[in-house]
Order: sequence, then structure tokens, then C-alpha cells
Amino acid sequence: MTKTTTKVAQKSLPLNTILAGDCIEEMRKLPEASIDLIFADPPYNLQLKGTLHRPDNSLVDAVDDEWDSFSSFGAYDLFTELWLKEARRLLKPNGAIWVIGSYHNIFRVGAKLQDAGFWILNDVVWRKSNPMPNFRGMRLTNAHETMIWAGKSEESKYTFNYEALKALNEGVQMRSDWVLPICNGNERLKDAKGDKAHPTQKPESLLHRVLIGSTNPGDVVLDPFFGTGTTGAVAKMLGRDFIGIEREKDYRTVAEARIANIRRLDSDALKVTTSKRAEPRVPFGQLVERGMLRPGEPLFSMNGRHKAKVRADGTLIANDTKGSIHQVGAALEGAPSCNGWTYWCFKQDGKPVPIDILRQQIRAEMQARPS
Amino acid sequence: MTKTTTKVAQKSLPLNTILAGDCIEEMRKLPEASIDLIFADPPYNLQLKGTLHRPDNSLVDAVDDEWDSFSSFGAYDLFTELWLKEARRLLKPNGAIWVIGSYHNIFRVGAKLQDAGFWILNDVVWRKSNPMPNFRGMRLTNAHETMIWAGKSEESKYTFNYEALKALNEGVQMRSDWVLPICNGNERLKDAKGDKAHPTQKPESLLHRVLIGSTNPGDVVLDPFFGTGTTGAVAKMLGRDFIGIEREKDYRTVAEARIANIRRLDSDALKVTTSKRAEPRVPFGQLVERGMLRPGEPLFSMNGRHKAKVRADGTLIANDTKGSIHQVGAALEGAPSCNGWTYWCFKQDGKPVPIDILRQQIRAEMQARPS
DNA sequence: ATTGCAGGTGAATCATATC
DNA sequence: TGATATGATTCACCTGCAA
Repeated sequence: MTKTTTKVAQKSLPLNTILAGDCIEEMRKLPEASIDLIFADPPYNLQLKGTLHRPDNSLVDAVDDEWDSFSSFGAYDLFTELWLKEARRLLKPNGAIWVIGSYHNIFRVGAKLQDAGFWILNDVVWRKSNPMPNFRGMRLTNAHETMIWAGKSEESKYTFNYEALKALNEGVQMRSDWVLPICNGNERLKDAKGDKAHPTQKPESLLHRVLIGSTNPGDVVLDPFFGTGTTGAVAKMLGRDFIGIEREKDYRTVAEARIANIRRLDSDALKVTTSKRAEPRVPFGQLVERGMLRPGEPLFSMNGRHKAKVRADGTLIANDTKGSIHQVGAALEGAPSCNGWTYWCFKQDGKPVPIDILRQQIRAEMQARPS
Repeated sequence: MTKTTTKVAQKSLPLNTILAGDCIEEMRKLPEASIDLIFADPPYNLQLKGTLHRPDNSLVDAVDDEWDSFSSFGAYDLFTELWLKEARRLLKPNGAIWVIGSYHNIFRVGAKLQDAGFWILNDVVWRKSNPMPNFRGMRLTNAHETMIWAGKSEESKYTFNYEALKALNEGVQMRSDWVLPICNGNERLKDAKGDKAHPTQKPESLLHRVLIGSTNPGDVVLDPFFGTGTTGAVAKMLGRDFIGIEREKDYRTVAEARIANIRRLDSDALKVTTSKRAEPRVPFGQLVERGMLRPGEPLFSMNGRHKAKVRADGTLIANDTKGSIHQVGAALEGAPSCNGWTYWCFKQDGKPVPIDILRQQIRAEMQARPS
């Protein structure tokens, strides 16, 4: 999943800095189609009226009275619409976004995401291993938060490091529910008085998984609600570039000091298990050209049920069926498709050997002496 | 939390029957403020396009029913608004609603719930213990569905059987994430041909927990998307009255036969949800994500002969060998297999410490705060 | 009776390079 | 832009039959 990057756009970006100001205004100053990934942890405290940030006062005031008891929802929706619009403008065509929230706001954000043209890829549940209990026993322990992962559009070729996440999960594909502890202990940033510096600091483990899974080293990650900079800290550690936007001076100060202390991992540590999809394509005919397989040599299906003969042009023939290793395999199995590389074996010293071994030999040679 | 019930209203209700017809029209015929709880499993609007094959080329049996197809998000929103409006009219002042959905629809439903004046109490995640995997490795395994629990209004004195749920959860406060298996085996209803009678039958364990937690015996439970009647079956089993609404005759027929066969609570069913699980598996990657081990940190084999470096995705690299802690250990020893947990150490204050110590720490946390 | 293996399946927005 | 060819990809259960 390599991508071409626009050097011009990247050069004008304020990489690895924290922009001071309102997130919508600051996003408007950045060039379109310049960001690979956005991670957003927007405000969600709807009950405390007046603390909600209003980007465009005249418009909010205009609808204020009409919305009656739901005026806060309307204002929140407008705010969501505006920052999502800018976020989408900034993303490259193959970019993606993560948004985190709780039941207070996540449903409204998710609906607005879909309305704006984002294409939801997964909703991910962060299951907290140590949540705050429900003290009054009036509801269930609120033990999770919800993240939405969405591509810029339905057509986006988003980045997904499937094999890396599978490796993180001990060889089993990663699920949409992530069990991680909340941020506390040494990781939790404190102010001069010893109080927590930010009320909702997210754990670095959460960002680690997000960035490993949906970015590559060198990608540009924007966090429009930067807070104390968890996104920036993990991005720097993992060799990604970040841009933060934060209104509050106190948060910016804490974040800057925090990120300055982070050391970027060396390139060995940054490398991650890659997908086979990224490996170069090898035509089957090359095995014949190189004499690894002889024309006329018989191949056998892995299940032992079928047999075919190699032809000089790298096609197979079995009974009446002729064609590529994939086509003949599919025809013999009556299947819609077939991966011929894993379907066929040849005999070596009487033992069946998958032809994929030969492809791996060629690929190893290509790595040693790239053409 | 006892409630006074209006005898007059209850007498005119079609208790413990399945109404045939469109849910909005049928709800309009019922008297207002007559229902204690609504459980709704509306169409998810999955928007599936092509076909999907498994790695073995077999075809995935998708939900392609006409009832799940909407022309646009706008059409789905309108449908949601209309049925929610009737649902809210039918609820008693202290009534509540549960709605279940996936990321395709739940954000829109949640926003409309809030717009209609419902007051969200919790969002609850049903974590499937056995979900369908992601066959193409393109996304995370979609391993959960989301339920929203909401009161008719902010002022509703909703029913919540805190102690009963705590008992169901082995004496620990019930959390907002519920681990339950999907509906299969004997519980899954089949038609005459042996195919599944309904594409999306919900497990009774899910309804069991909902009804135990948010209704009392004798309460009236309405399910406007009754399907094959899981809500009715569990309600009858638990001594609650139900009203079902279902358009499709085939589903009604199956549901009626099913509910007629229900007698009383099977006490074994209760034990399923309270049984202890085996010792949890801890992926090595979690130590990296949690910062217990840093990417780039060296590990040493117990015998002192080998060294490896931790990578950001929880794999190791040693010389040319990359892979899991087990794979790299096996490769270095030339052994067919290796338990990486007992093979590798890290250095703490200059002394070697087995990495298994870190796994034990995580397990201790999980035990102290079990799911 | 018990074990093991083959086969089936579940609310799924599930590919991509080349011609 | 659309058709064609290549070839990547699965977890936890369940049932039924064979050994």
C-alpha cells in the first residue's frame, strides 16, 4: 500500500507543530488533500450548556430559540458539520479519519460523517479494563467508548496494515473490540498542583494501535482536538509526522514538553509485518523459462484429486481444459476462482512440493539483486 | 422500582399475540402510554453490493432481503423517525426502549432517538464470542453490535434491576459490554428445507439480559420488528407479556410455533451467561501497546545465547528472523516450536526478568476487574 | 463410548493491476 | 471506463461420520 505524496503540499505543511487556535479556522488555513489520517477526539459534554464551542456565532444564534429543549443538539450538529467539512477537505483521496466519542455524541457524529460522504469502515469499541464504576447503581457501568474509522469516500484506497494488527493480536485477525486500560499512572500528565492536566487524556496504547493499523511511516497525521498531545507523542515515536490544533494554551504547553521528550524509534523497530499483496508479481511462465519446471512436467492438485501438464508457454492442460494455473484450477474444482500458486504441486524426489516454493525462490533472488 | 399499572389500558391490549402488518400502522392502532418496554431490531440498511466468497470459495449467505433495502440515508431516516414517533407515543411515562444495530444504521437511529426526546441511559456493546471473520483481510473483524437503552424522557423513572444483573455477573456490577455467542446450534430456527428461518435471529441470552435488567414480571414488552419471536419467547419464559408486530407471514408462523413450545425458564440457560471463562490469552503485542516493553528494546533468551529486538507490532527481529516471540525463539534454537513467554527475558535494573512476569501482571488486572 | 477430521456457517457495506 | 486476469484470504463453533 504505497502512495505517491505531493511534495509541494507537504513542504508547506506545519509538520510536527501545534497550531494555536480554533480547529475550524486553523484547518481552513491548511492546503486541501494534504493529510493522510485524522484522529479526532471532539468535545462531547452536551449536558453542560455554554461550554460547547461555537464556530459561527451568528448562525447558531439564529436557530437557538427554534430548537427548544434540543437547542444544544442543533448547535452540536452544526459544529460537527463544520469541522467535518474542513477535515474532509484536508484529507488526501485515499485518506481516512478516526473519531472517538461516547453515547452522548457519537451517534450524532456518526450520522454527520455518513452525510458528509465519509465511508465507515468499522466502528471500534474501546473496552476499558478499568473503568469508573457506576456509583449510584442506576445504570450499567459505562465501560467503553466508541471509535469510528471511515475512509474519505467509498472509493478511497485506505491504508490498513492487516498483517501488523494480526501480529499484535498473536496471529489472529484483529477484532472490532479492543481491550485496553485507561490512561493513569506515570502516563497520566499532571499540572503543577499535581492535578490531572487534561480531563480526558487518551492512553497511548489506543493511538499506537490506530497508527500502526492505518498509517505508514512518514504519513501525516492531523489531530484537530490535540489536548495534551497523545496523538503527537505516539506519532513521533512511530515515525509519523503530526499536526496538532489546540485552543487552550495550558494544554499546548504540556503537550510540547511531552512530545519533546519522546524519542523516535529506530527503523528496525518501526518495521512491521507486511502483506503478501505488496510483494512483486511473478508470472508462472518464468518458472518454465528458467527451467525450474519443464514443459510436459505433470502438476498435481494439493488435494490429490487432479493432475495437469505444463506447456511451453506457461499454461497448463488437463483433460479438455487449457489456461493459466488459476484458470485450470478453478475449472477442475468448479470454483469461481482459484489461487494456482497454492493449488498446484510438482514432484521432487517422489514428494509433492508446492509450486509457490519456486515463486519464493525467484522473489528472494529479486530482493538480492533488484532489477 | 415498582410501578402502578393502568388496568384499563392493559385490558384492551392484544397481549401475547403477533400482529400482522406494517409496524408503523399497527403501532398507530394501539393505545398510548400502554407499554412498559420496547425492544426493536429494525432493518440495518446494510447496503451490500456484490457477492462475497470465503477463502475456500464457498459463498457467504448474505442478508439480501427486500426488507433491508432502502433507497437512501434520507429514506432510512424518515422510516426511523416515523416508527420512533409511534414507539414513544405507546410507552408509559416511565417506559424505556432498546434498539439494536450495527455501524450501518445505529448512528442514525441514535441521533433520531435523541431528537425524538428519548434520553439515552447506556449504549451497550454485544461482543460476539464467535463472529464471522473478515475473509479478505480488508478491515477489522466486525465482532460486535451496538444496543441503545433509552428512557422515554429525561424524567422517566425507568426500571433497572441492578442487583439482578450484578448477580448475573458473579457479584460484580454489570458493564456496558456483554460477551455472548451468536445464535446457532439448536436455538437457531430452521425452515422445512433446513435453511435458517430468519437471516438475523438474535440469541435468547441477549434478550434474557435485557428483560431481566429492565422489566419486572407482568410488564408489557412490545417488539415492532418481531421476526421469529426471540423477544416473545424470552418474555413468556420470564413471565412478561409481549406484543409482536411482523409483516412477513413466514416469520409469524415460525414465531407462533416457537412461542407455543415455551414453558418456563430453563435454569441451565442462566448458567451459560455466568460461567467462568478459561484463563484469558494475552497477546504479546499488548505488552508493547501498554508500554511495558518499548519497540526497539532488546530481549535475551533464558540460556543467554540469543538476542532479539522488539518491533512496534509485537513481533521480534533477530538477525534475519522475524516473527512472533514463539517463532523467533524456535528459529534461533532450531526447534520445531518454542514457548516465547518462558524463553525470553528483558533487562530490569541490569537483571534479566522473564517476560511472562508482565503477562501475569495483565492477567492479575483482568482478574481483579473481570468482564 | 471417544476421538478426530471433514465440512458447514454466521447482520459483511470484504481486491486490484492491467489492458 | 469497463472487462479481464491474477491471486489473496478465516475464527469459533457446530454437526455428522469414520476410525
